[in-house]
Amino acid sequence: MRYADHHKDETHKALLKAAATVLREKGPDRLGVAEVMRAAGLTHGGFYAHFKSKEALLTETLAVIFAKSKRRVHRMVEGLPPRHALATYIDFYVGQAHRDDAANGCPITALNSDMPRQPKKFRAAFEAGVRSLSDTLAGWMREAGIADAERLAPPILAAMAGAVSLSRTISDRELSDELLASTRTGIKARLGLTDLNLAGEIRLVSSQ
Amino acid sequence: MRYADHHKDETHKALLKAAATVLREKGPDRLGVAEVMRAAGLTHGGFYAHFKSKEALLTETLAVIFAKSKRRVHRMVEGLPPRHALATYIDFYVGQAHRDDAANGCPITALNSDMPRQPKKFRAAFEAGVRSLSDTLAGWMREAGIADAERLAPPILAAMAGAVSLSRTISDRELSDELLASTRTGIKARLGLTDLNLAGEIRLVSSQ
DNA sequence: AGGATTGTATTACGATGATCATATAAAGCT
DNA sequence: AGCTTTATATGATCATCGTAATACAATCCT
Repeated sequence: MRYADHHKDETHKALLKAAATVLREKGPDRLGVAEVMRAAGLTHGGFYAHFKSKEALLTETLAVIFAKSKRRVHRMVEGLPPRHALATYIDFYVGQAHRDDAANGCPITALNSDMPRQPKKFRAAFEAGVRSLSDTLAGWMREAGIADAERLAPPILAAMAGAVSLSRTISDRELSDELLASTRTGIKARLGLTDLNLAGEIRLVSSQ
Repeated sequence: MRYADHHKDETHKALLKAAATVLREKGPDRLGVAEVMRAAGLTHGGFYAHFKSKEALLTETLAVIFAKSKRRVHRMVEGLPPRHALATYIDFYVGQAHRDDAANGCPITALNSDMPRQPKKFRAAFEAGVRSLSDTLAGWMREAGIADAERLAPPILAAMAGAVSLSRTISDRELSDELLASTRTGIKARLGLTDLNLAGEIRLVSSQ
């Protein structure tokens, strides 16, 4: 049947939204075209009216995820001085809520070790997201007067993502919590943010 | 046909060895039973005479990899004082050679983000390996007189693994190298190892 | 030497998954 | 009202993969 003019656009967005969750939950290999269609209330056949391939879906999905993440980050630290922005973001990123919600979290933590095995375009989308996030961190660090911000941002991001990834594979809850806490304090110490006490200051921002 | 008595054991080991490479190259989902058999010069049919399932192969393979890694690590730092052992291992782990040889490298860097999606037994084998490596690091740190060694080791390991993983997804070689270098100096600084200059001291140890 | 044993090959089955051709039915236009 | 358009459904194809049953042939043992 024919649908109203805007239906295709809406379906396209719905597919991306469904894929965004599934991609981070199951990874690119275990995400199935049929599953994404089903999640949007459709059957698998029509998929290729929306995306020319599974790879195209994955690539577009990743771009959407990173873009949405970026907006969320900026809302989270809006109006905060750079040092507070840094500390706030670190506490969020290396936090239990993020660990426990991979489906809505940062793709770096959910997909990092998959990337070397993925097709070029998909990897490129990932890399663009990594760079953008790293640049955001570097910007805050520079504004906060931290030396060598550009050089320091990537290892810091890697340390944060590594900790969250590892915390998800550790089944001992207490050990996992401690890994996160210890990573937060370690990184904030390295950035000279130990004087900040953000307890109660962390803003909850809707994941939309 | 019937083979000499020891043939089955040898084949079993050959399968594990083949799987050890493929697992880290392609990940658990893209590793195929037939591919592993082919790598050992056999056809896929006989697989279930050696392993009761693909999962069993993966679990056993991971245990073998971690055990071999452990032996290699101890050979690498044999006889070194703890601070040198730490610095040596950090330089190796967060190094270009390790980044460029995922197939023979640490499974944490190659498989971390796959783990939350894997079956329990496989995950357990991974976790045991992580714990063992973390304990080794903590041991060196304690002997080196570093405070809070047990609490510090997991975040350090996570930071190292995160950096190596991320360095593999960054296509810009220079940026990738810099991420590694910057991670090494950052971690060694945190552990108070900046006075050590190991240039030329790093021992090359065969990957066997 | 000859029969029992056994590691591997052959072959097949069933499931899953990506992709695509065709059908359908309702919306929009004339 | 009827014709055209088009987003989605149906159904099929082809490949891959995990698993398993059966066949075979050479070694080991008696």
